[in-house]
Amino acid sequence: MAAVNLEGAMGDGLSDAKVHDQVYDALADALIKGQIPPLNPVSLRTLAANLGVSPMPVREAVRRLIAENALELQASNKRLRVPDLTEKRVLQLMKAREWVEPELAALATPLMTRDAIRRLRDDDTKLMKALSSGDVGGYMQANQDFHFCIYSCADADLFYDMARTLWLQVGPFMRVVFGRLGTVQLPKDHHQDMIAAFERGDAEAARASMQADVREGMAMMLDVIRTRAEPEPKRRRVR
Amino acid sequence: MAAVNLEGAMGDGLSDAKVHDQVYDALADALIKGQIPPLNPVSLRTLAANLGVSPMPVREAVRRLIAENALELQASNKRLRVPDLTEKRVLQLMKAREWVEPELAALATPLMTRDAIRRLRDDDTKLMKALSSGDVGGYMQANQDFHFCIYSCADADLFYDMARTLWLQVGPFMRVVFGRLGTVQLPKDHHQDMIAAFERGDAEAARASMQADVREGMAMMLDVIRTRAEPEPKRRRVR
DNA sequence: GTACCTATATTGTGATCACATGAGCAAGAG
DNA sequence: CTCTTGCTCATGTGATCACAATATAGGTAC
Repeated sequence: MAAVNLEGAMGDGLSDAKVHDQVYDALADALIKGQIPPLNPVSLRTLAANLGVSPMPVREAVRRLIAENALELQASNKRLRVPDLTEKRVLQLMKAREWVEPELAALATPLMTRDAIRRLRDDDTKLMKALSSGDVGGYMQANQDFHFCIYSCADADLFYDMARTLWLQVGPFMRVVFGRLGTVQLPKDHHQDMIAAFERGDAEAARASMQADVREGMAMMLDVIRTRAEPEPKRRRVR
Repeated sequence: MAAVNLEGAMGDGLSDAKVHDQVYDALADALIKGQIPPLNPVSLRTLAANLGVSPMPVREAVRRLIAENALELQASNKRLRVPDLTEKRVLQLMKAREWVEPELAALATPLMTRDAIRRLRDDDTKLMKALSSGDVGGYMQANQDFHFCIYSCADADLFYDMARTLWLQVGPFMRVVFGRLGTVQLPKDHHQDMIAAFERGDAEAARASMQADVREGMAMMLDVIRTRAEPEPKRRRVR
């Protein structure tokens, strides 16, 4: 139950990539897209069975995700699950994202190719379309593509990894946020401003737009976290 | 050969902590203290033998360290080693440290207990002593204790982990820096200013001192990286 | 001495087994 | 129906084995 559907998530077919890397990519992708809700239990053997591999590479992938705070081991020392977010932690994630991601946008500005900007427009179009049709999955995918297209242009591995790690932690809650608020109340997107800044080569404007974008998104999440019922008030059976 | 000495590094004796955690702590400690030089090869089985455990928990610990960029797998897809630092990467590490660590100092300021400040004074005393006696290991230990005493007071898990990860990447090069410059040319330490700021409860002053401290340390490292010979100019046998 | 080649040893990876521990569920007492 | 008690199953962890790929050592030809 609550079994995560990962079918097709792994790049089947010929590939010299290590199995544990494929497992990691599949899991990370599912987390970033919010396909695995917070507090959702995860089992090594179950995942291994779902992905058609032995538990071994799953262990390594999971160990990596734990190191990135994308998964956690319950204090009771057993049971793997997606971490919950406290208000304190959301505030830290917000601060961190408000630093790295604008930084990445600024670094990317002088390196933006015409082709990359075209891709940004494309992603933003898909985003607006998904938004108006209420397609949460499509929205998240387009938004992720938009942001990481920029970040990959920045040519800054360390910052890129930091951003990815942060998204990994925030991902499972994005779906919760949209479930609470719907896709309608999404913040005024600053993507157009960002694209314009890239075209002008105005790094500081890009930085500012990115910061506003991140801030508003995280503010929504913070609001949801604050106003939600206590996370699991001793819930009984769910039948 | 270049075998890392980890004897006694693992907390022997009774302990319910998982073995792979102990291995991780041992390795992370060795890396942060610069006991394992850059480009030093690391082998799963060798480490396992040195620590008296099976290769299994070592694999998990290493997987974690790879996720933190504290170890790397050579592009040839075999062989584990301590990563080298490029100038570009040092610049990113510097920027990142100049953001998180001052932030942690500012957050810690209102939470600093009298006892913690006393510990800071103690660490700084040890630091000065080690400095005047040319004890590199002692200096690095005292400096680490000083900084992380502050960071642990900040009550900000995410930032704390980020700082630790950054230190993990910088650690192996600190020893190189000291080997090049000696302990004499160490930057004017801003520790006294920081302690004073904590006592006044002046978060912004603490932030500024921390930033200066980090900046000067990383500037030294950057200088060493820039002026060193090419990293491994096709070195032949080492006999 | 130097360059090239072959054989051995060592590496990371994946699978499987064994084990202690805690979760989940069913049955029984009140 | 509620709470307790006991048992069964599933979980994470560690060890060991098997394997393909690579680096390294040793030898040979020049």
